[in-house]
Amino acid sequence: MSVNEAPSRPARVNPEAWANAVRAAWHAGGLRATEPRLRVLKTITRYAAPFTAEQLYTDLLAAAGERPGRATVYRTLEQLHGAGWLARIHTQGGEAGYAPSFPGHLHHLVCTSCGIVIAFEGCALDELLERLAAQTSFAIEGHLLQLYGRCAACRKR
Amino acid sequence: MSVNEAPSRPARVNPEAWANAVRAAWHAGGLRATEPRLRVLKTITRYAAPFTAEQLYTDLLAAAGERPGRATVYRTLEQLHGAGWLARIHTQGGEAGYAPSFPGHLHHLVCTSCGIVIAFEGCALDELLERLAAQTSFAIEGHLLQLYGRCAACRKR
DNA sequence: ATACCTGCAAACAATTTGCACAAAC
DNA sequence: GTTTGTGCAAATTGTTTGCAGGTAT
Repeated sequence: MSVNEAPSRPARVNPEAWANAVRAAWHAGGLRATEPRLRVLKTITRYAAPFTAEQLYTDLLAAAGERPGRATVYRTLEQLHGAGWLARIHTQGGEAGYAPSFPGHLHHLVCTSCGIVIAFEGCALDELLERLAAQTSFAIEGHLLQLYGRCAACRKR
Repeated sequence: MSVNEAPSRPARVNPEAWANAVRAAWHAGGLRATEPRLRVLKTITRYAAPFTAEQLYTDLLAAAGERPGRATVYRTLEQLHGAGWLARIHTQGGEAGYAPSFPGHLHHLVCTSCGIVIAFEGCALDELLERLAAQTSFAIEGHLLQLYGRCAACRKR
C-alpha cells in the first residue's frame, strides 16, 4: 500500500501516512495548515486507542507550547470526521471515540483490552443484505459494522 | 412467535407484546411496576422511530396527569437498556436513540426516511470473522451491526 | 413493615456559538 | 489584502447525583 492510501489488508492505520494524507487533503481542499490544527493532528497520531474530543483537548492543554482553544479542537475534529479521516468508534460499553481512518468504505476491529483499532475492507454482507431486502422490502443503502475482540498482544498476557 | 418473544423473522417489535414482556421481566426481577415507570413504557410504545431520553422526558411533561421526574426517566431507560429491552440505534448522521428490542442477539434495520426499526436475527458474519481472526490474530468476541435503508412505505412516496 | 422508588434541584459533563482579533495564502 | 481560522467566554444541551420523603408489595 502507498503511504497515502487505506490498507487493503486488515492493519492499523500508520500514523505518519495518515497525517501526511490529511495534510495533503487539507491543501487540496484549500484548508490551511495552521499551527493549532497541526498540533491536533500530531497529538492524534500518538493515541493507540480511540479518543474523545475532551481527552484530546485536555492532552493539548497539558502539552508544552501554544494551546489551541477548545472550539478549535472541536472544529478540527468535525472537519476530519466529516471528510472521513476519523471514524467514530463505539465501544461495547457504549462510549464513543474517534480513531484515525481513511475516506471510503472501511470497517473497524477494536481490541476490547487495549483499544487498538484495525481497519479492514470487505464486509461480506451481500447475502445477508439480499435476504433482508427480500424479506422486508427495504431498499438497503448502508450499514454500520464494527467488530470487537482481543488482539494478539493482549491475549499473550 | 409468541407475544413474549423476539421475532424470528425480520419484523417490527410489537409494542403491546414488548410492554407485556417488560412488565413480566420487571416482576420476575423484583422490580416494581410503578406509575412513573408504566407511563414511560406506554410512551415508548407510541414511538414509530428511535427516541432520545430528553425527547421522551419532554413528551412525558407534555402529557396529561402526573409527570415523572427527569431522573426517573433516565433511570428507567438505563434499566431497560441494561436488560436488553432497548437497543441503542445509531443513525447514519451519527445521533443515537433508543428503540424497543428484546434481550438476546438481535440486529436492527432502520429506515432512513421514517425511522421505523426492524429487528432481525442471523447476521451471517461467520466467514468474515474467521477470515479476520486468521489475518489479524484477534480473538473476535462480538460485533455491532446495523443496517440502513428505505422501507417499502417510504419508497412508494 | 420494609425495601425499593421518586422527585427535586444542584452538580457535572459535553458541545456549540458569537464575535473581535490574528494568521495564512 | 482578503479570506479563513482562532481564542475566549458564555450559552446550550444532555446526564448524573444525593437525599428526604413516598409507595408498591
